[in-house]
This record gives sequence, structure tokens and C-alpha cells, in this order.
Amino acid sequence: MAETRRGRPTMNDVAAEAGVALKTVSRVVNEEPGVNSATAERVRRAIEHLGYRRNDGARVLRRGRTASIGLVIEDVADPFYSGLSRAVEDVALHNGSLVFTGSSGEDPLRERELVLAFCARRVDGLVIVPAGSDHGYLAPELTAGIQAVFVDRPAGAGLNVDTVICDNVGGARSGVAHLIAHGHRRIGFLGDDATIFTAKERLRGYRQALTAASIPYDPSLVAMGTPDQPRVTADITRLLTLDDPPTALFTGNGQTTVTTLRALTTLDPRRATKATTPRDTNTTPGTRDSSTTSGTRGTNTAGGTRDASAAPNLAIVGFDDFELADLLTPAITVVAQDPINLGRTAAELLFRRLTGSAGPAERIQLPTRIIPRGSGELPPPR
Amino acid sequence: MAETRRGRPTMNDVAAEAGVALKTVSRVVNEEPGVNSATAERVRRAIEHLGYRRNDGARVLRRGRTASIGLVIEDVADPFYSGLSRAVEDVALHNGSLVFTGSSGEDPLRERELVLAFCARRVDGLVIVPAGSDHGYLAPELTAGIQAVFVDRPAGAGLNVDTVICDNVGGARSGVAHLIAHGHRRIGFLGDDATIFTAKERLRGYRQALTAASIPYDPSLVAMGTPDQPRVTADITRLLTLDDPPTALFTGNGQTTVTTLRALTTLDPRRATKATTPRDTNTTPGTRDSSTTSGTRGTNTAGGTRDASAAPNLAIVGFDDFELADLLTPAITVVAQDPINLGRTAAELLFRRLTGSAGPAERIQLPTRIIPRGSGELPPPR
DNA sequence: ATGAAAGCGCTAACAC
DNA sequence: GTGTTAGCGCTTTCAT
Repeated sequence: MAETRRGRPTMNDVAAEAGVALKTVSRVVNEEPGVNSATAERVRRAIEHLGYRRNDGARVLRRGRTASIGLVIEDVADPFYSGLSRAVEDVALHNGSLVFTGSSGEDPLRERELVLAFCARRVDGLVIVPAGSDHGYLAPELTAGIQAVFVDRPAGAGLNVDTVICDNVGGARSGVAHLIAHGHRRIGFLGDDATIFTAKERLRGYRQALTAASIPYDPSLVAMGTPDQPRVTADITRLLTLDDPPTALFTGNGQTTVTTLRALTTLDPRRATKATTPRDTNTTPGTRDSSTTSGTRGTNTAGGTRDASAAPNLAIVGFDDFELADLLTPAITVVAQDPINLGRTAAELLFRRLTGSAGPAERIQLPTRIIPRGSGELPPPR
Repeated sequence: MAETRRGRPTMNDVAAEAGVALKTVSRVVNEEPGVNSATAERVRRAIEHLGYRRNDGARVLRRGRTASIGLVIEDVADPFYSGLSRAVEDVALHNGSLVFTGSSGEDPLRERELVLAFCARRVDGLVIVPAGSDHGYLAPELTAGIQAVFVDRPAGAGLNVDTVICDNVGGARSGVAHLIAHGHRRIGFLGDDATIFTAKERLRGYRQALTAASIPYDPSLVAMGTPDQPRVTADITRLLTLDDPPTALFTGNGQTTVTTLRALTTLDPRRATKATTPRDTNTTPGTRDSSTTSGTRGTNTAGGTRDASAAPNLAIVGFDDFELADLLTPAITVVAQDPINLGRTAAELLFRRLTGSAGPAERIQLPTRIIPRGSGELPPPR
């Protein structure tokens, strides 16, 4: 409380106040043994009185280890990555470490900036969901002893680091095989941007499933790009107006699945009445308040009602589970991966490295599992 | 690359390599003016050659400011807080600052640990969603010059800090008034744990709306607690089996809304057929794969079909918007607050403080808006 | 334009 | 048990 000097009190201030040497204060603060309990008590009183708190920055400078790690993901606001984040956080806390978090927003430059900023802060290690494919900038940091684990996507060529990913190929294959098992032969693939590793892998799985069922690959059934609404809606429109349109859709990630569902709702004249107020529209309270949407409940029979020319009775399987998938009508069948497991596994591997585990870089692949809920079990028309 | 000494190269190493003094290296690294361009080039080559990277920890120790902030929220994995996080992150990056993130998990002790750990790292400022109500531990830190902004919930008594919250009372009031305007007089309130500030405020709003409509307050219509499925299901069952059951429900936060919807689906025998595979159940791929759920689509008419004794045709308005609210049947009417705006406002206020803005603690209240989508416009039965 | 010396707050290594 | 000294890697101040 009582401070005469500018700034926070230091160990020196405490030492002066308690009438002991600096080192004794250090011993008390760090609970080292071998301090007379009376002396210790005097020091503790001085600490209390001055409101002293150890400066971990200085400590770190002296000791080498910062007890902090850096986490670079694509976007914390995405439920997939926020689950992963939480898992990393928990493991870090468990290991007495703090975590710097940063979202790259799928921008390789921002990824690089964040990683290097974390390295400049001398984090002990990094958990990275890479946006870019060139990680040469990391090499000197690794040489210098900073540990890194890549999650969800592998590092760019030439970098030999631990990696934790899910079985993208196998997951997509099983999801598409599921649709085939239910009688579909024209299956659309809506994927994330083709530059993204997971998107490419899942497309591979899609093709493998087709091959296994002796269904020829038709590139006109494939649409890839960022999962923004206009693009997805346009692509779906294109697919549905093909001469031989798909009877089922496989969507390549969570965002794309949701965007697809919204597109289908828009395209279906009967369903369209339901979602009158799109998200993010500015609605003045009390204005369109009661009129437009009331009474619509029960007017749509929810399934099997889409106008064939616009949004036919499509079967859907999505990669990634998402909240409320089970409450939609029909409920959405998904190929689920476990973001928490992904994050936990990566973080645990990182801390194992930090506590001395040597050996070559590991590549851990986590399984996916299919969760049938209804949308993926719909048969093709006729 | 070429390192003989242990650890990373320092400015000293660079200086030796370039044949200049330490200070000259510092000048080059920090792009200070007044260095001969030839000398600077030599230094730069040495930096490149040695793979030198400035140690920001040491820099910070000398300069005072750490260019980092701490963010303590309830749970990054919750979409509300992950949106808020992203906004804080973006503002921080914009201000050249890194952010330590930590989830308190609604545990006051963990909140305290995190905050103090951040303070020990000498973050410049803090953005806190408080879990506890006693923030006495923060006082010395504030005195020492660490800035703090509280978001979503105010600080405990006695702490005079900047606060950014949404209009919980007004939002709840307007949501409940909306239901009343649609003819409801028996309205259940399902809130978060009663110890949580926002839960209490929203209950107040609920009561205000009732009072304004001269509807007596009936405590048996109110249920508060953590939004776990068993508790919510039990409470809803209790509400629906009252002699005079509610015809509408107001749910007090996003999690509760979702849990409520899931409970209603379970309670409704007709809807129950739909969500056969609950989330988080371990389904072995290929086992229950195709049998249980196929063909259910179209069997439920989605709205207006609940068994009156279990889950009648309830109107619902929820506090907090959530992804897919618009795609449910019926789509869910919500009182939306804007987590991104909340985070951005708080972070901007923090950085304004950090750049010298003085003045008394501010208390900023952000508006909510009602988004009618269908579920809140259903009339009471008869 | 360049450099030498001091010191940020702490811990490690060694006295006493 | 306690204290002294050095120095982590950098910036600051003041010389040259």
C-alpha cells in the first residue's frame, strides 16, 4: 500500500522493509527451505504491507523457462477451434503454464506474425493450426529449442514436427460410403477452400468411397471454396440444376454444413417461410415483431417437402459435429471428430516434449466416428 | 544457425559477429535512426546469420510495458465467450499487444489464480468476465497501475472499475413482454444459477414485464440453476405438470435455451423418435449405423404436435442468439446481445485507459434486440 | 555516428 | 540460516 518510489515494490524494497537481505526474501517468496520461521514471518509481513508480487518476467529472464506456451488457431470464435482451445488451456494450466492465444484468420502472414511474436516472448512451446504451408520461418526457433506441435493440419514441407490430426480421408470415406449404402449414387461434395489441407484430404476420402463402390467420379458434382453464404448457395443451385442432379450431399466441414442447410432452406419455397428473419438482420424491436413469423409453425412438414426443382429431398452427411445437429428436422448425420481430444492430445504431447521426451517427430491420427441422425439415412427419391 | 554457446544468440553475440558495440545492434534491431547504412547492413547480416531474435522478455523488464493483456472468461468453448474473445484478440493485435487467455470455468478461485498469474507476468491490463464476487485481491494490482475492465458482469462491491455489460433487465423485459403481447399470461422462467449476476438481472426483467402487464408473479413458474440437461429436464417436467402450466417459456441464456429445446424434444413422444442418437453417445461406426434413424424424416410434423401432458405447444423466447436458431422448427425467437461488440467495446476501453485516458470508471451498457423467428410468436392454446 | 556503463527484478552459485 | 556477488538480455543515459 505505502509506496514512495514509483512503480511496484521489488524484492529489494521488501528486504529493506523486513531488515533482511534480498536473497532471504527470494527464499520466502519461492518457499525455499532453510529460513528461520520468525524471519520468514517478518518477510511475509513486509510483503503483505507493501503489496509485493513477484515479477515473473524478471524471474523468467533469469531462469530460462517462461512457463507459457503460444496457441495459434484459425479463429477462436469457431466452435471447433474454441473447443480445441479450451482443451489446450486446461492441459497448460495443469502443467503450470499460461497460454498466449491468437487467431490467424486463415492468413499465413498473420500466423507468422503471431508465432514470431510468441517466440520473441520466449514461449516454451507452440501449438499451431497452420494457415500457411511455408513454415521455414519456424526453423530457427525450433533450432533454438522452442517446441512446436501442429494440430488439425500438418506443417509445410521440410519441417519435421509433431503433428496431431484426425483421419480426414477415412472419415470422409465412411461418410460417403454411408450415403452409398443408403442407395445414393449421385453424391455432391461441398468442401472448404481447395488450398486447405483438410479439404483436400476429405475430397480424397470422397473419391475413395466412390471408387470402392465403382461409381465414376464426376467433377461437376464437386464444389469447393470458402464457406460463405453466397458462394455456397450459388454452388448448390448449380448442383441442383444439373441434368442429373445429386440425390445426396456430403459437406466437408462444420461451417459448410450449416451454410448448406441455410442455403437449402432459402431455396425451398415451402421452408423459406420459416426463417423469415435472417440472422444478422437489424430488426427494430416491436416493428416486424409479431406479424411475419407467427403462425408458421406446423405449416411445413419439415422433411420430404422440398420442391424438386429447387431443393429436392436431399440426403446429407456433414463432416464435423455441431451443436443442435440433433434438433434439426431431419437431424443431421455427421462424421464427428473430437476437437477437445485433438487439443488435449496436442498439448499433452507438447508438454511431454517440454519435460524432456526425445525421439523422432510423432504423427498422431485420431479417429472419426459417424453419428447417424436421420439426414444421412434418407433414401434417394423413387 | 552457427551457435557455439548454449541457448539463443543475444545482442552481444550479434555485436561480436558484426564487430560493433552492443548498442549499435540495439539501434538496428529497433530501427532507431542514426546508424551508418553500411554498419547497419553488417549488423543485419550478422542477425540473419546467427538467427537472432530479440528477447522481448528482457526488453519488457527494462522498459516497463509488456505489450500484453490478460483475458479471463468463463469458458472459451462457449460460443458467447469465444466471440467475445475473438473481438478482444483483434483489438489487442491492432494495438500491438498479445493476449493471455484463461477460462475460469465459473470458479472464483481459478479466476483469481489466472488474474494473479497474469499480473505476475505484468500484463498491462486485464479484461475480466468475473466468476466470483469478491475482487479484493485485485485492488493492489490496480493500485500498482494494472488497468482492468470488467465485461458481461460487474465487479464485486468496493471495486471501482470500468464495466461493459448488456442491458440484461431491459432485454429480458422486452422478451417477456413479447410473449405477453402474443397472449401469454403463464410464462415460465428458466434461468442460469441464481448466484450469477446476469441470471438475477434477467429475472428482474421478467418480473418487471409481468408487473407492467399486471400479471401476478408466481414463483412456481421460476426455475434457476446450472444449465445441465438433467436439471433442466427435471425443472421443465415440474413446470409442465403444474395444475396451471405455463403456455410459454423464457429461457435465461443460450445454454439454457438449447438444453430446454433438447428437454422438450425428449419429453415429446412424437419428437422423441427424431433424435435417436444423442450427442456424446459412443456409436461404433457401422453398428447402429443405418437402422434406428432412417426413414424418420417426415414422420413428425415438427410444430404443434407435442403431447399436452408432456410438452405442449409452448412458445419460447430465449436470451442470447445462437447458431442455427433460425433453422430449427419452429425457428427460435431470441433476445440477442452482441458478444463481439461486448468484447470490442471492453478492449477498446482498456486500450484507451492504457494510452492515458483518465477520468472516473465508466459503466457502459449495450443494447439488446429481439429477433422474432417463430417460436416466440406462437399463441397460447385455444 | 558509435560506444561504455549502469541497471530493470530476479535467481544461481557460492560464501559465511 | 543468511548474505554477497554476478549476470539473465535488454534499454537508458551519457560520453566520445
